[in-house]
Amino acid sequence: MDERDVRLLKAISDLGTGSPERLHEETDIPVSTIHYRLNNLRERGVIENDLYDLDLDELGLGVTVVLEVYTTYSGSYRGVAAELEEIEGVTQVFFTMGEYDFMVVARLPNSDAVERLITDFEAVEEVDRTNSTFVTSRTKDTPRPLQTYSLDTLLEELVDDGSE
Amino acid sequence: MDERDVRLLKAISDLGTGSPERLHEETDIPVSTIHYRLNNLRERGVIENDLYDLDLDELGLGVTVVLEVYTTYSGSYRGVAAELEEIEGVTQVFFTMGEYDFMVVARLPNSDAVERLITDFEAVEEVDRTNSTFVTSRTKDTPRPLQTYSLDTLLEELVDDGSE
DNA sequence: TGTGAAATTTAATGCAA
DNA sequence: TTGCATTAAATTTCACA
Repeated sequence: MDERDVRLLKAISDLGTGSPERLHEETDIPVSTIHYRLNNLRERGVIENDLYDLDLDELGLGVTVVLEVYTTYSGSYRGVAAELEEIEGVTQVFFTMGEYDFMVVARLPNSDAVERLITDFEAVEEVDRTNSTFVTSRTKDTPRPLQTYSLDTLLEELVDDGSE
Repeated sequence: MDERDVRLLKAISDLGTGSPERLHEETDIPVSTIHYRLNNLRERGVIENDLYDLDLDELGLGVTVVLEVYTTYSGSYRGVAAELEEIEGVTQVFFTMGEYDFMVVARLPNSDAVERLITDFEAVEEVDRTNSTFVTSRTKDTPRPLQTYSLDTLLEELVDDGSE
């Protein structure tokens, strides 16, 4: 994984496209080389499919941490949420009405980064306390929810017939 | 959202490709119609970008539940994990060494489905107890971890120089 | 390894029915 | 919605740096 690979993958994420032409505009890497690089990344297993899903372990973001965040905010939770979202590595911020206020998932390069992450969280004014859990193994971690359903269930649940 | 839309989106998830030709083979929907449908889905905001990321609310899987799962298993946790992964709606299963054994995220069509989900969990032999938290708002929920990092941080963390 | 140019295959669009 | 013709993009190949 060198600088060009990283720039390329970052561009795909930011632009939300795999178009070689667009990626060229963004990164200045020649179209021909973009093909060459993406093929290598695919062979190495960093890119998983045509949809550019990434293998976090191969990529170098294989460390996952789950945090329960306890806060004190006045008015709306949106402001706190916005601050939590900005912290590097945070991929999911769920506001709940349960025991804690937010459930956060972060993707990190290594264990050292966990410390930095906690510090970033504690630095947010409204955050009272965080309870972090280190993920030993991401047994399942798919960005494609439809995969987890059978076609029959999906047809039943998602198709709008007159019943609702 | 009719049956064809659902079949199409399901095929994209299962095949891991957006290739009209491949989708046609899988669904028997004419290539021309696949274009037509995908454009509509994009306009309606169900599909978010060229990478076919989905808007869960538009799609009809906007209900998210987080479960802490307490288990008693003999030997490896892999067996239990495999069972949890099979439950419909489950997108993430994290094994931890924390207070609970597994942290699970599920995507559901509506509140009714939550009840079914809990039942499915309790039905797993090794599961002692589950603590489920209903997500009020998915403030952030991205399948693209690189977006959350600045390019500088990524270059620092992901590029293999001689330092490790 | 990386890149450009040409050749080939695929995908996207426009339009008629 | 679909087929067909047209246009545009993406992919592969290959020579050469």
